[in-house]
Amino acid sequence: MTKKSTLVLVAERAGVSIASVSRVLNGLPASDGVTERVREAASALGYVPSATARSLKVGKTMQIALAVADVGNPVYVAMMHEVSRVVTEAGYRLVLSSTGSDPSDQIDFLAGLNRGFADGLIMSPLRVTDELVAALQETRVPVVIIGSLPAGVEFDNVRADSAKGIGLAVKHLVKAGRERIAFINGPVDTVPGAARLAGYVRAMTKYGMPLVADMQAAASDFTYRAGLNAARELFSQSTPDAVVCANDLLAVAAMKELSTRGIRVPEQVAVIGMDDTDIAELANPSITGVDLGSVKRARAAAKLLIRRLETPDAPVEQVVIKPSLTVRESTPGAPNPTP
Amino acid sequence: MTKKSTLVLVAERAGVSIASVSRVLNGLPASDGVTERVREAASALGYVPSATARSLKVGKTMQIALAVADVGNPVYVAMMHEVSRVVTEAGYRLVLSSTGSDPSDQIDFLAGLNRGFADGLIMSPLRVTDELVAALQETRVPVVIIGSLPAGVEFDNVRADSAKGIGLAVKHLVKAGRERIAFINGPVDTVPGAARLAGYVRAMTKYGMPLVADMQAAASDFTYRAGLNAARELFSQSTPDAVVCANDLLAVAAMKELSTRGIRVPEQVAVIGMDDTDIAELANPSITGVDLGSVKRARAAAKLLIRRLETPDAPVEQVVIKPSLTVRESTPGAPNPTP
DNA sequence: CTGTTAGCGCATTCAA
DNA sequence: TTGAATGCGCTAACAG
Repeated sequence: MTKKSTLVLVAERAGVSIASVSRVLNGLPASDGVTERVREAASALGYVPSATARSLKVGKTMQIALAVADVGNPVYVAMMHEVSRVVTEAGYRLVLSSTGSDPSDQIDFLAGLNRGFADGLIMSPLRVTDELVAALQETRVPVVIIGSLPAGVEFDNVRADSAKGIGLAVKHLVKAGRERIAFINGPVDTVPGAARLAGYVRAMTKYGMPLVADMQAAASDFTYRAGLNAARELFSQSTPDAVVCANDLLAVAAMKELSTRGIRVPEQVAVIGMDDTDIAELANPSITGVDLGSVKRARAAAKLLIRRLETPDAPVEQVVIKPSLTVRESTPGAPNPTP
Repeated sequence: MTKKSTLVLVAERAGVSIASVSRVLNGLPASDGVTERVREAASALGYVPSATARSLKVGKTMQIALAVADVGNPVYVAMMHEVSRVVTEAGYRLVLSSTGSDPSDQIDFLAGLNRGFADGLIMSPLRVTDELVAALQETRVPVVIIGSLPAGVEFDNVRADSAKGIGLAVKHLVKAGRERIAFINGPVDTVPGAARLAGYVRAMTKYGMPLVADMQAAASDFTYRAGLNAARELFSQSTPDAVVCANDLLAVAAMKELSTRGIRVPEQVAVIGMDDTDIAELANPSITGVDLGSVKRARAAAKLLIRRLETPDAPVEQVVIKPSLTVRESTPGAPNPTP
């Protein structure tokens, strides 16, 4: 019900200057008497300081922007959640931009950012175009990038080690005696798509596995629907005994297609997903997955940004998060030993 | 690269007053000459207006806050996404608060809101306590609530018709000849939990189905894990031939438990979920679900808020979104007729 | 059509 | 310790 109320009003009621009110409310030294009366006046008037006025004066909005490529992918939701947590704890608000993967939207957003509605930005771009890099460099506030960047582009940055992650997956499969390990990727022209393909190639080579085209498919998107098509293509052209998927959504799609074809998981084909989001556990059978450290990445990114806001000219930092494998039902050799 | 730049700088370079600069940049009438030179100066200086300064002056932040109860539940993600879309399109930014279901967090958030960092709020509370209602009423900005409210509390409000939704589910099951229709609910002390229980009771009564305690279970949370426990409890105490779940997550859990027990879906037990999120389609078998119109609700809420921001004293509006049923594999009588 | 001026609400310097 | 005064960057009267 209390309408609005300003410093002046409070000052009048307390019979002091607005400066004193400001001091008391910000915990700066003031005599007990003044403190007392200001407090009284403030609460009597239901005074609440104006965030905008303070921002204008102090030059900080206490807001952090987060731009994610693809809401709809649980991994981004998880990251968003973690960023939200860290940022809130540090006293910042989270401004969310779900610009799709459309680069022009992202660039619009960056332009808006320059109006200074946020003190910093965390971004996880799916595709990194030259325009995006340029816009990023024009940005007036600190930026932390989640994901790999083209060589030479320097930002605070945190990324996953996809190569090692896929290595974990392939190793697990090889140990289980699988010999025809296929790969369902997302679009290769995306940052994660490229990284995961490279990782697959490296891992297969490392473990002496044949690298054949028939055993690879790339979905047009990191989505379930696209995954279904890719899986259909893959399984109609080859007969793997294991398939590594670049994504949990793709893994679920692969399992669906296998089920449609009456192929049993993991007996006939083992399935491994990546990101290890909630749905890996929800799936039936639950999916063995490589955790690329999405939550840790999000946390690290948020911390990095906050640190930079506090220490603007600290050296640029690059963090790499280590992957780990969680074995579940979609793969043989589950925790509970099989006879 | 371009540092910062203010109206004054632009005015100086263009040789005009700051007022003229402001006019030109806001599209107000100005002579061609002035317009020209201001434009030139502005772009030469890389001028970008300050969002905060503008906010302070105009009294609008162009930000809308969204407070959701439970990120982690895909239905809220979907709603968030839609709100984001509508709000962005209208020129607003989205400030996200993932205050858990903890009411005190929500109240803190509301207190912060009063500092005026956003022009309005959309909130979908899981539990509505008296304190929350009180805080909501103290709020200085327009609020739109998604979900039911206690009688007498008046806000712009959009909600689902859960009762009718569950009616759809039960009807579908009855038509398919199922006779022992169980119900797995979430916590009854939540807004949706209460509504859905009431809906189940009403629907069962309406279709002349017996209403027995053995056939009902309430998960301690609207999550997969809690759902597993509830399902375990339910299936160990009774043998339904169909189960309606208050949530897609609970439905997935139910299917998992059924699968563990070697019970086939939908032949032996049919499963219906609610919310009809992505995972209903991802599940295997895919889940027949009642779409409670989450996306429509989100859209309506966003539109409602924006309308109120434009027309502060329009009458309070209450929108009810109609549910619909999508038949999938977890239920007999799928689109492709079975012999 | 254009310039001058006055705040928006607050934090902060500078005197007292 | 406290008060008066200044200005953050911008828009909107109000004059001219």
